[in-house]
This record gives sequence, structure tokens and C-alpha cells, in this order.
Amino acid sequence: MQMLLTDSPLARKLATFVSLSPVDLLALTDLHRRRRKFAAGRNLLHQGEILPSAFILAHGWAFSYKVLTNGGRQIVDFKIPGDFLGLRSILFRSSDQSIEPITPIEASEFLQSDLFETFANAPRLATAMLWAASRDEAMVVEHLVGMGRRNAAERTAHVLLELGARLRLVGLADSHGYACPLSQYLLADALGLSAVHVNRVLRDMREQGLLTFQHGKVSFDNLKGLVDFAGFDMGYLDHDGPLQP
Amino acid sequence: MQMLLTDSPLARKLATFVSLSPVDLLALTDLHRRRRKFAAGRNLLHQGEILPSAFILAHGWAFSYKVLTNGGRQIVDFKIPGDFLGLRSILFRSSDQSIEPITPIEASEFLQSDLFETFANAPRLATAMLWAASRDEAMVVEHLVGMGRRNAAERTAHVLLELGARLRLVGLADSHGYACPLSQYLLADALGLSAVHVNRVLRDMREQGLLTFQHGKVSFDNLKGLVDFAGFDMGYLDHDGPLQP
DNA sequence: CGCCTCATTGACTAATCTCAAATGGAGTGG
DNA sequence: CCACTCCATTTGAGATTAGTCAATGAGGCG
Repeated sequence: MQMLLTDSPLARKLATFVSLSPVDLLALTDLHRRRRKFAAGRNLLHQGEILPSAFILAHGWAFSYKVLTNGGRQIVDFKIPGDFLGLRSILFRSSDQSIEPITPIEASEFLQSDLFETFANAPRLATAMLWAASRDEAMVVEHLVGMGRRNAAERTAHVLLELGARLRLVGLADSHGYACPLSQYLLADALGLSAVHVNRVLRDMREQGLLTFQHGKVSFDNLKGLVDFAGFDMGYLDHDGPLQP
Repeated sequence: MQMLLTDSPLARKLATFVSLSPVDLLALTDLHRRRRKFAAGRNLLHQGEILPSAFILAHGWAFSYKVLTNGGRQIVDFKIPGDFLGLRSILFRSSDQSIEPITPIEASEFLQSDLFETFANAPRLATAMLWAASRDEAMVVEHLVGMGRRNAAERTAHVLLELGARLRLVGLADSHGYACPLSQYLLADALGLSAVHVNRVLRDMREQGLLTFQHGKVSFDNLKGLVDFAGFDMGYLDHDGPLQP
């Protein structure tokens, strides 16, 4: 049983940065009690909704987004196994973002009280989770930076590289590439581009031998060149673990 | 003395959302012990630097930013009195952003240990500060959304409206406008635009009677029209206070 | 005054969007 | 197996937005 839990994507991710004690792992188990499934495309959390629970994504992909009054949609982040869904919405009264599954997903639901309990029982785990939240914020900042000061191709490459690095942490990618359920429309809404332009950019990069995004797979055809091209640093992803209070 | 502290921008901001007890105010006092001054334009915190302290901005403006390998600079957030500077960098080992004063500033420096002490002595204040941090993150998300799905004019209007709302919280603005030390270059680096284009956009909005950005002042010439034009919601700014664990 | 930096404007260029249409693959019913 | 539909992808052409380069003003300050 413990064996299985060490293998959950979240445990795997956290263990990369903090060594988890048996107590921590046990507390993590508790958070995984209520496993639920959701269909693709059906809102899991809606902008402004008040939900007393949050989720740990165990299987499948999702995304968080905001819709504007003018009709546009901006994807804030893609969520992969091991990520929290709606963590902020239980710490604070309401969420300002919506979350929608891309594929059918499985996620473990936990309540606000479960979280506070965990914080009390396994402080080290609490720290690790706070760190994970901070890492998420660093990713949003990096996304913002890319949006403002990288062109369409650099941005696209950067997002796909970042996803690769994150997936590798949970064992879902290697240095050659990964399975990717994103449509070009989703990519466009994340990158602040039109789907048409995303398509052209992907073709260019494929023809330049940098990366291939096709048939549900991302292949890094020239990883070094791509990292260079995108100005991908990764420092904001795998910096040292959290300080222990 | 207590009177004065209730008047600090941070106390004023937090008090809008959480009622602070005398103990909380006292703890806040402690954080304000070490007041320091910094000249405009001199880096306060540098990308990647490890600093054991953070600041509460008491007077003047600053901004946080990242520089890219390609030379571009993206401003992540403007900092006004009552804001934290470098809070993340003491919770986590290193900061991925730099901070620079725009005007001469005064800020209260506090150490990591001061913060943990405060958390222990005044839990309610700790919650309030965590909430403030979360609000900052919501602003970054909104900034990201604007970058991706609002055009140059909407983005500009949105940022200036948001600054107005934040300044009002600390008594530095009213519904007509506020004093604003930003140059068009800074605005451009925050908006992901060229300074030249910012200039044109500002002129357009001035000619349309929406807002005037001139001589260090922002005037909302048609607040309602402007809010409408920018799709400014404000929900992400003044949502309810934090939940009390 | 002379020298800054910031703001402003014009002319031209480059990036990206929009509209429109064609292609292709996966599933579905006959 | 075929015809058909649905959707995502792909491509082209022209319109729009924003960027670049270059020059001129305008205010502040030693």
C-alpha cells in the first residue's frame, strides 16, 4: 500500500525536492482517499464558484482559465498528474479561475479541513505543498514574461519545453518527447495566439527540425537547439526545495 | 504610536479585509522596526540573489521584473505603498525576479525569523498576509490574461485602472485619478508593448476623453466608459477576505 | 547655456489576425 | 465497405495591429 502511494504522481514530484518521512507519506495517503472521475470537457470548477474542496490530479490532463467579458478565453495553466486543482479556491473564498478536463481525468478530492489536518500532522509535507504552490506561481510569472517579451514561436517552444520538464518529474516524458492531448486551439488560447498562427508556427518549427507536434505527440527533434531558441532556463522549475521554518 | 501604525499603508490595506486586534497591530509594528531608504533606479533585489530579508514598502513606487536572455525586460508588477517586496524570496531560497525602485523609496526591512515570529504571535495577521500574497498572485494572473487576450489600449486602460483601485485602498487615489511616477517606457515594459506604441495608445484614449496620462498624473476623464472599455472587473481585487483556519 | 531623459510624431516594416476554403482522419449509420 | 458528418488541421490572401527607425519637442537641472 505504502509502495503504491510513493508512486502517486504528487508523491513522486514532492519527493524530488523534499525527503518525505513515513508520517508524511501517510498524511499524503489520507488526501488520496476520495478518488473521483470526471469526463473531458465538463467544467470541474467554475469562475466565481465556491467549492469547499480541491483536487490532486492523478490521471489525465486539465487546464485552468479565465474568460473575459469580450468573449476571449485565456488559459492560465495546463494541469498534469501530480498537480493541484483549485487549491487557492479552498484557501480563499472563491476562485477567480475555471478548471476543465481535457481528457477524462481521475482526481483525489479533499476538503479544507483535510488540508488543515495535514498541515498539523505533517508540517514537512505542508512546507512541501506550500513550495509546490509557489512553484506554480513562478510558472505563471514565466508565462507572463513569455507573453510579453517572446514572439509566437519562442513562446510555443517554451510552453512545450516546460510541459516536458514537468512531465518528466512525474515519469510521463523523457528527453525525446511525450504524449500530448492538446489541440492547436487549446495551445492558441494558452499562448494568446490564433489557432491558425499556432499551426503555422508549429509547421515552421517542424521544418526547421526543432520539434514535432503531431498526432497527439510532442517530439523534441533537436532539444539543445530548441532550449536555446526558446530561451528556456528551467531555473524557475527545479530550484532548490523550500526552506524549513 | 498605535495611531500612527494604524495609518501605515499595509495596516490600512489589511484592515479593509480583516479586522485587526491590538495584538495584530503590535506584531505589525514589530515588522516596521527597521526603516530604510533606497535611491531610485538602484536594484533592491537581483534575479537569483539570495536575501534573508524582505520589505514592506512604506513610501514611493517600485517594480518587479525579469530580464530575458534575448535582452527584453518584462515588468511583472508595480509596487505601491503597503505592498511586500521580495516576500517569496525569503520563503523560498531564491527569487526569480528583480526589484527596482522607481522613485526614492522608504521600506521596512524584516527577516525571515521576524516573519515566523509574527506568524506565531498573531495568527490572524499571518492569515491576512497569506491572503495578501494570494491577492498578488491573482493580479499576476489577471495581468497574464490581459497580455494574452486584450489589445494594447484595453491592456493599458486595465493596468491604470487596477493601479487606481490599489492606490485607493491605501488612500493615494480617488475616483478622479492619482499621481503616477511611471514613464511610458516602464508602462511599455509592463504591457509588453513598445514605448512608441504606448504613446500612441495614450494619445488615442486622451482624445476619446477616456483618460489622461500626463505630467505625472493619471486622470480618469470618463471612469464608467473606461471600466467598460477595459473590461475591468475588480472582483479579483476586492473579493472577500481570507478564510480563518 | 548645454545636456540629459522622456514624450511625440511620421513613414515604413514586420508580426499576427481574420476570413475563407480545402484537406484529412475518426466515428457512425446504412 | 461505403457515404456522410464532425472536427481538427492546413493553407492562402488580404487586413490590422504593433514594432522599428528616425527626427523633433519639451522640460529639468548642473
